[in-house]
Amino acid sequence: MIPSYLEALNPEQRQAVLHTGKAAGDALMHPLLILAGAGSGKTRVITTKIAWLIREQGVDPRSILAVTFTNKAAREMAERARIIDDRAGFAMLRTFHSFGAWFLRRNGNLEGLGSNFIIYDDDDSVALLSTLLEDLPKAEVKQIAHAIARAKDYFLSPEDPELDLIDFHPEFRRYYTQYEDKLARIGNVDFGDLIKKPVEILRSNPEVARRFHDRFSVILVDEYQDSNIAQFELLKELCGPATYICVVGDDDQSIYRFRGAEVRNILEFPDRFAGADIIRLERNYRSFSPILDLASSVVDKNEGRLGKTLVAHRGVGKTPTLAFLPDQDAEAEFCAELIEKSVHKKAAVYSDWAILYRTNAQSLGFETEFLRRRIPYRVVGSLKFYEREEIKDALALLSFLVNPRDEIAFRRVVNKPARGAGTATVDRIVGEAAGGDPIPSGNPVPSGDLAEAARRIMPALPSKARAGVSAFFKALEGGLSMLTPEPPESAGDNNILIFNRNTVEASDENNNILYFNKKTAEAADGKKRPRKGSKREGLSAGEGLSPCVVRLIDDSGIGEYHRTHDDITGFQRIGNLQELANAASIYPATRAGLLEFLEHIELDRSIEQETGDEGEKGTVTLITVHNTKGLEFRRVIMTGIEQGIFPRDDKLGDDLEEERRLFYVGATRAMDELYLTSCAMRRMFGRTMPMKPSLFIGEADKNVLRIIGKPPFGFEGRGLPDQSSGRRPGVQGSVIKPVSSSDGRWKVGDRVFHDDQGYGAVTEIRESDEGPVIRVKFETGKDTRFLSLHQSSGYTKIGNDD
DNA sequence: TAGTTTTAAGTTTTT
DNA sequence: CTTAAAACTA
Repeated sequence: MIPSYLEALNPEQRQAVLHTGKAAGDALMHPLLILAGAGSGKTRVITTKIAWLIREQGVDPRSILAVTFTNKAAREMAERARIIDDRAGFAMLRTFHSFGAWFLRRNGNLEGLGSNFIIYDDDDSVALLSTLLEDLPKAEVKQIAHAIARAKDYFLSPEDPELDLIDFHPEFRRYYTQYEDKLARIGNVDFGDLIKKPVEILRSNPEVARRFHDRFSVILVDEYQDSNIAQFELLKELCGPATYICVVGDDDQSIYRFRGAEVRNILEFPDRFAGADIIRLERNYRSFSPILDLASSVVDKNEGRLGKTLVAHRGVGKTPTLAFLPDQDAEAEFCAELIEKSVHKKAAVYSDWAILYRTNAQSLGFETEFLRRRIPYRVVGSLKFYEREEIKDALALLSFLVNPRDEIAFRRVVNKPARGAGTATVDRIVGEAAGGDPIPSGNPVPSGDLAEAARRIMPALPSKARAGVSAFFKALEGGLSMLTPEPPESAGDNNILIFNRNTVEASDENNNILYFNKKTAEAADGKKRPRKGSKREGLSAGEGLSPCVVRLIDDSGIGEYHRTHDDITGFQRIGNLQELANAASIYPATRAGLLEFLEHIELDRSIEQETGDEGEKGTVTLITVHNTKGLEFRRVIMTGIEQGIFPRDDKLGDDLEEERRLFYVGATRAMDELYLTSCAMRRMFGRTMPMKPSLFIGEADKNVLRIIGKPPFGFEGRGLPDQSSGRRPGVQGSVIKPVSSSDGRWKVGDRVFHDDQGYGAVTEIRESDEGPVIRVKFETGKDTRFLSLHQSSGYTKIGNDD
């Protein structure tokens, strides 16, 4: 008797769902690796599996732990599993980091960590490190901070012999040690700690490990190819003898190596988890076959892969198109026209289209062109709301309120706006707080409290500095007064799941469920909240935690500082601060609520796109290839498929393989139609540079690629149609030539490119007072002279002789 | 100490 | 070109 929700699955999917890890005549648990190719329905498999385990296997939903990498994925998974069985809502569905934070709030005391820690992001880590390495240039400090983060990803401590593999700099060990010491003194953690510390606690406290083995009988991991070594270690520690572990992933979609992701985790899963079974999901329900064939033909050039063959369930469709274009302006036009035509013919709507690029900087050209043509678009991912200065300032105030030992937050805002408390004053306060004595681990002691320290040395400060410091703490007290006292143990380890944009559900350890409706919460204040750019002075307070945030921003002078500091961006900055305050309104006005708010911000920085002005035809999506993972679009244009851009020039070996996977991820987002564009030249950093077609174009199977346009020199001759007719006359501007043949000197026969005239050849060279003058015959028939302006490595630019 | 000018450099980034 | 950091000046 097969439940109806299983009937929708294909045989492999069903096999993956029905696998329980128990084999006949064998008491051991068999782990499961599901190799799920792009578009093979892996989310459906995971969610169905959760529901099936609860319904048919009698698994207690509370003993299921499902980890993902993004909050979005966690939300989607929870929603979809609950559609099949509502009890799935009791399962713990979290990101790795959110699980780690939850773990540490309850068990961090075993590592000398209080439960009120703040989570530092990468910028905070750099700021902390700069207080230790004051005389080093910022760029170097950043590099070291990055190396420390990678070390933690690889589960390496300062004393690890293998640390040299991350950074062989002789001082690195010392820097890492100092960083760890200071972080521990402050009592906060960074992202890496959220994974690394739980592993350490589980290892050194067997009774804690046993408790967790009892608690979770099933562990599911999504996007396993993006896990790092520390996360692998965490999974191993969480798995007891009776734990069933099932990981889902696709080695071809591992694209976060630069952040410590380790493809070998998935490649070597069967070796690391004994008795593992492997199930392949190779039926692709998303794309037509030529799209898959093209993507596969490129990623197939990788050596380190398990290898699989995707079969297109939808069959044969339109062949992908590669367009060679002269430059990025033509590229933007090409995309715009393609989109306009399809919408005009009613073959597609705007939201069917996505423009993919390798770097965020590439979005600008498309935005300009789309604005001009009134093509509606949205840019995904480039809004770095929480990285904005004003937001970081406000968050520093809030962080300091929660943890008065937070020197980093203190330094950031104590003298902002300028109150006469400069570095000299700050250093005195910090020195007083440090007191020379290391802080006994476990309990937050006043000796590290910066507020206490400031109070102590206040009388000794010069009057100006004293007034400034006093004003700062007065503002903090104002914020603190907006919080209501509460019994200390009421929050902190709640299991919070957000199921959709409007409903927030929180359940505590006893499964008492609390619902917050964001919309009602927002409406309850009865006031119209000012939107971005409001002319209103000051910020409006909503309910919940929001009045505290508003009070802090106002009293500290941070709001005034940003409003007056820059007329143009002032409005926007105030608007951003208002948005932050609004976001706080769904949290209770208590210390615990504040802590929850800050944790939420640190761990979920995805911002729901404002889609208010979206018409019925939707909007075109502009997005980096990285950001497309997990998404799909009917029509995709992958732009800038040029050497140096995609792949980047400096990519070799494993890094190059990752770029190939990135190409694979991008291409397999397309359901119906896929286009690639490659430019012969591109303006970069204000200069025009000649570009070569991407290595991947050479590697792609030309049987599934229709080529239009004219490739740059050296890449012609594949029987490609000519596109050079119809250029307008008149030779203004300049020509450039790639320096490939000679040392930069001109020779008769050299080939050049002109923005308007296209390609041409040098027919004559003579010397003038101002340098060499060349005569060029263009393919358009034009014959013109140019004066050489300047030369530099890689290209030569020639100005018009007029 | 605070603000201004000069110079240098320029991925991707779920948490 | 556009941004951030170092160097410089009031």
